[in-house]
Amino acid sequence: MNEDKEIPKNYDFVTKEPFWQEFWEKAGIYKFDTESEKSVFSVDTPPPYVSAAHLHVGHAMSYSQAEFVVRYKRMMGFNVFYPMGFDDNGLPTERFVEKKHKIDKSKISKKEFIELCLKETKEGGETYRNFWRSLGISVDWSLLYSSINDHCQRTAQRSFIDLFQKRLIVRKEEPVVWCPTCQTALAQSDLEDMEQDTFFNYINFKFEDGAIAPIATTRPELIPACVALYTNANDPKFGKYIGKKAIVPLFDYEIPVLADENVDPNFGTGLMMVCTFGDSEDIERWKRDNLETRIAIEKNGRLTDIAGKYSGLKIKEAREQILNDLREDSTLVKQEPLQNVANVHERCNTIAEFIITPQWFIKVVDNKDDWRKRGKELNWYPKFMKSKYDAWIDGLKWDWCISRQRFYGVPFPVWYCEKCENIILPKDKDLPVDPSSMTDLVTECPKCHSHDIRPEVDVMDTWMTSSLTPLINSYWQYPENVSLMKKIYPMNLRVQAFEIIRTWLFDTVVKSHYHTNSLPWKDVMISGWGLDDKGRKISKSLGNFVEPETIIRQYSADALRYWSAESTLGQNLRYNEEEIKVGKRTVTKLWNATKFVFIHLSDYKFDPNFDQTNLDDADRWILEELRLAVINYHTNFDQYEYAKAKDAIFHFFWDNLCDNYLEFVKHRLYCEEDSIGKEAAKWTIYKVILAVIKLWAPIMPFITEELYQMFFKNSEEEISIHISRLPLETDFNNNSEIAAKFNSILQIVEEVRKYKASKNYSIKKQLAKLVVSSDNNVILANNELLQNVLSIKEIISGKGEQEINSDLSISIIEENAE
RNA sequence: GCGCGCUUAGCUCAGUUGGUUAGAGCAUCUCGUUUACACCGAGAGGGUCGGGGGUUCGAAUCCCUCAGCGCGCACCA
Repeated sequence: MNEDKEIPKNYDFVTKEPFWQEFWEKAGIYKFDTESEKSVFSVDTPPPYVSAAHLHVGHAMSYSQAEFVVRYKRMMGFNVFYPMGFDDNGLPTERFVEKKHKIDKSKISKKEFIELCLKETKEGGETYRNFWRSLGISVDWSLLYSSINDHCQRTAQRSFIDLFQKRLIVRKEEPVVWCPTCQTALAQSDLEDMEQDTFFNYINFKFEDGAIAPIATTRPELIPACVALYTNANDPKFGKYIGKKAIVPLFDYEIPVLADENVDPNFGTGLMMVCTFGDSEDIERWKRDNLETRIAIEKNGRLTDIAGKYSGLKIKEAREQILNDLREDSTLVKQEPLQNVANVHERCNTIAEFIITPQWFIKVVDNKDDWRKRGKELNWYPKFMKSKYDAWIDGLKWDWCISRQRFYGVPFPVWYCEKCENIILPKDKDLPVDPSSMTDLVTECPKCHSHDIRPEVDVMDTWMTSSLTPLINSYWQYPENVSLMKKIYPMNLRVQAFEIIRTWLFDTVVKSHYHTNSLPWKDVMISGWGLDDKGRKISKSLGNFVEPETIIRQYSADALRYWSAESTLGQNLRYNEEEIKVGKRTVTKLWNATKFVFIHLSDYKFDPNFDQTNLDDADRWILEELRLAVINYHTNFDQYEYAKAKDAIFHFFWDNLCDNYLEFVKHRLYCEEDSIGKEAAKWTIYKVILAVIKLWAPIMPFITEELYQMFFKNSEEEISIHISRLPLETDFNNNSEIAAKFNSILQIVEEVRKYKASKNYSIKKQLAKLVVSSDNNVILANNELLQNVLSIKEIISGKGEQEINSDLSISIIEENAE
């Protein structure tokens, strides 16, 4: 330590935390070393949508949890590759900008809109960056990427071209999920379930012979799109009509009555109306039976001309009017209230429709076995999260639609020949391209030499880019960066939360499998969510939003991180301000304990070769307890169980070190004259305190750096605690025998203390503490009770515990009897 | 409907392959503290481990079953 400086009474986190953050960045503590021969630990972290402009404590929690592991690995000697990115393209960003600026997509130019998006993402990026800094997230900022930058666009376009050439991407014109609000095609993974109250409407169609053909539907507005009725061949009432015709009410045209064994005679009326398209059942039959196509819904969610007088109405309006008209001529027989589940677009909660448009798809449905196999190869932490991945694969129905009819995203590197429909791709050296603005790049069809060239104007799904993060980070397909790719890919670890297993995790597995025929990473660590104090999801609309900045200002980033380390891996964590206070107390306690030690160690020079035979039992005991804590700590951190690792160090620090050992060594440290016993105490406490702050460092980086710099910098090698080595089991001798003996003595002393406390004796702190003298004899540090030393010595020498225990109690009672 | 997770002290949660009296933190109450720390120390009270059944010498832990909460997937004419 610096002798000329007084140790301040208190630790001022408000000034110290930003100070150390700046120090780390300036000193490049967290920089990935491309030249190093050390083992690499590479981490794939979620690039958040910058549209989530307001961060809450849940974000702080999940980023901290991942970062505990990163810091742990760094302090285990790995050359850590820990990048950060912003996902600043795609629909989430567009939705955010539209909402914030109240924009109608159809009333703004593409250019203006993109400029607004870029401006917002820049601001959002800054907010995020400041937030991560204040949380002490140890990112290598030189590795920062943003999904709209040239490198990411190039990689996304290379991905497209590679898949296109491998025939894994196809352009198909077929029914696709469509959002009428966002006016774009969607992927299956963009959909969410939403419960809604609706009606099951019983409506009478007619068979061609005039008999009534009752159907039941939740979507009467699709009557003009009706192309067939289906019934079960065994249906006693309607089976006989198979092969006959039926007549659609209001619109008065004929449709076939067809057979389908999947139609349940007992559901609804036993007659099923099939339209273009109400749901995936309709599509299945449309494909299988070559049904007519009657498109009743436009891309904007209004009815088409085919709907006659209802054309131009919105879906809900059309539904009401059609029901009214049916009611009038008694074709609507009854309405049953029904709760059903609709598929809605997760970004805007609009009910999705099926529209036939040409779109780009990545093949995924045909290769389910590959995805399952990859899922098995991956190490899941915790294991049970794999079931969500498997469930998603089982339920995959459609190939991944990657084209979006939007503005702000990575363009498709595609031109079309209007004459021969040839698809024209750019040269790799021209990437990234924007075909709609780079019209001179492709002017002639290489196949038919036509000059009638049309650029693709769609943009890619945002997951098309973010599914490439491991490849973006390792500069896949950059010949000049092959060595980096070799070093960090496949990555060691992916960290993410559970809700994007079906998107980010799955899509990334698909991409790496197709592009590199490997997994993108070896391990995946899935975190839960930070919830509010009542266990609800944190959101603005619920008014339960806790801003991490407020917490950091009040309790310190270390304290907030401490709370984040509470939850078992994969479990949700409720926001708990009391726990944050405990974190802050722990920071203070670390400060005070270390300060106390260094009051006595001001000129101390640690000698690693100190003769350990000079140690007291108490010294050996605390070193043994530390050794056990270290084992426990590593076992858990190696399994990414940061919470259990934290428990190990928490228990050791508060209970063993502060409450006991620091009391035991006091008499030696305060002792005026130098002795080998005093030296042993100094040696032990230096070693223990240094280990303790190192073990805390991954969880609480600021206070531990402060203490390291203040007291250890001169004698330790590394310029920051965060690149120093964590203590290992092998750093300690096995003192288990002496520790066991010592623990049994401790127990007896505890008994005495309990007894006295129960009798309401006024006992001094020191009296209640056990002290071990340098000659390995046990004494109580109170002269009046010195006679008890003999009793305790006898315990060690083999007398029965119970007996001595009661002797002790009795003698104390006598001592203090009034 | 199927799957996964959860249900343990007033609150938030630990309890590894079944093994002595089920733990921690917070909260409550009591006592203590001039000498690192009141952002402290010692102690007490508080639990039939969601209900029921089973396996076992022995179950919070394994099996069956029921219930509640959360999530995922599917169905959704």
